[in-house]
Amino acid sequence: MALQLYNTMSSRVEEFHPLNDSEVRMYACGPTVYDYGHIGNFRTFIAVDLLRRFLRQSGYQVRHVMNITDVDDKIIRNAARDGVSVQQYTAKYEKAFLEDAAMIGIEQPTLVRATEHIPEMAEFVTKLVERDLAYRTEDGSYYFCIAKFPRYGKLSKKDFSGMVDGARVDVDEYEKDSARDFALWKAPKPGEASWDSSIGPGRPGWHLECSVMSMGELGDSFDLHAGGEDLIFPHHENEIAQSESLTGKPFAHFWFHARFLLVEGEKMSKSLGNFFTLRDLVLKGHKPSSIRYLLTSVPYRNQLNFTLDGLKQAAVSVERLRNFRLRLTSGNFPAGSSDEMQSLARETVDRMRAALEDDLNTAQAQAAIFEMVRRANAAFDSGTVKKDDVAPLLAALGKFDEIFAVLNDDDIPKMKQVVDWAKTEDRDRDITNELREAVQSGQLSDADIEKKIAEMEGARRSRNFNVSDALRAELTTAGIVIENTKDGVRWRRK
RNA sequence: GGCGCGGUACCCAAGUGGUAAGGGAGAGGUCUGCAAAACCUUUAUGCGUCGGUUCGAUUCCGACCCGCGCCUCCA
Repeated sequence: MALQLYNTMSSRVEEFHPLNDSEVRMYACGPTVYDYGHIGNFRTFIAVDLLRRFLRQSGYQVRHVMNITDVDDKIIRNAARDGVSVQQYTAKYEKAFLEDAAMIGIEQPTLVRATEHIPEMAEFVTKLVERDLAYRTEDGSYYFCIAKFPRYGKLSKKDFSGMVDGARVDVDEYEKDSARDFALWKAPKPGEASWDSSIGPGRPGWHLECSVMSMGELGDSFDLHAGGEDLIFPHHENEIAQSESLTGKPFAHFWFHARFLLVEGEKMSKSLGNFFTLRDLVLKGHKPSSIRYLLTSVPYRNQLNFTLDGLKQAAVSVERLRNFRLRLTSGNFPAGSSDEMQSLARETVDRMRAALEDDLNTAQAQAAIFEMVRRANAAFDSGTVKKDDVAPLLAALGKFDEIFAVLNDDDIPKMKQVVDWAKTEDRDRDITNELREAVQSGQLSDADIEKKIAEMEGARRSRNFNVSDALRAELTTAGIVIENTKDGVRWRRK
């Protein structure tokens, strides 16, 4: 069975096969770096990350390219407002974006920046003009002529056949031939930042960069192009128009779009007070792993209702998985193996694969792993897990985490970074007690903790429970959970 | 108005023409010096409403109600 994936172009689920046997070439529309990334941005990027990880787990080499839009109207305006150069302005937010992406477990794609590909873009425009697919207006801007691409609208299923051509719209401002024609290159207005190029000074239109850079990195035709659902029109439609009309070849074969999320049941917006950047959530004390888990728990094509309560629930779910792994790695088991556990591990791996092959049904994959956890825990309790069962169970958990990436317990150092950042940005006030407490368990070293535990165990052995309880309370306050099991003491950071 | 998606238990949420995954939360229990973890039992005769097709529908069709998205640069 191969991956069944929804293709926006055909509006149906199709079997995914790359154009080259073993290599998948995919391009994802990345962020415009004018501000900190919000939770909606990251839903899309995590969906793409999940796809990338699953393709790799399925045996493909993956070439994953993502653009950084480091020039657009908003950037130019904000940079001017702050009195800094465009480069200075975007560098800060690009860095923040990459830190955030790493924080929630997104593997870094090959990055391409718009401002580093100006010459290729100018060349692209020149070719379009030579073939009479684009035109220059009096102010020095360039537009793509939609009338020259009959299949315009094929991705978004829009019908433009009724459009009146040649009727000039917005004459004063744009001088476009048709209202739907889109800007390839924008001439600078007085005082605006601009780039010199073979087609004159200005800045690239948004759509142009993605066509030029994706084809530059991956070839005229490649496997998959991804982005948020809002990009279907006009962004991706325009990319298709300019790319395919120039090369005469199909552009991307699969179009992958992640659905927008809701926050607390409503569209995320600043005015509703439900607009969260990733950093806002960490400042509230939420772990990066909780955020990633919640964002992956609903399949990418379904609307996900992101709530703060859901984040708490996600934290407990992740903890359950981590506890299970700890139980596997720290327990003592009798020699041998049990058929039940061996087949449980096998079935779980199969179920997860089948779920993900079904258009990345992450909810089903999670159900499979939890089913395994429950049944294996029950077997632990009844003593039927054997030494040779540990490896396959751990391997199944490992397969899960190759995709979901929530088990690695590095939340605390990541949260510490956000604390440090908040201080440098004068946002000390926004550091909640929840975050302070969460970071606290990072203060004690492993050796310190083990020393305390040894003391505690000594007290317990001599049945000096007042002393042991005091030590336990002290460690609990410091964010350390101690568990006394029949196989000995086990501890973890909360 | 055009095109599209969804409404499933207290919350999040998957799914199927044949009788409702999973997680969280609550309740009861087992284990435990305490705690933690874990396990067991329990919580939708019900899947927006009303009709229709069918031996049988939450699943297909229709209407309606509600929510959401795109329709020129918001992931």
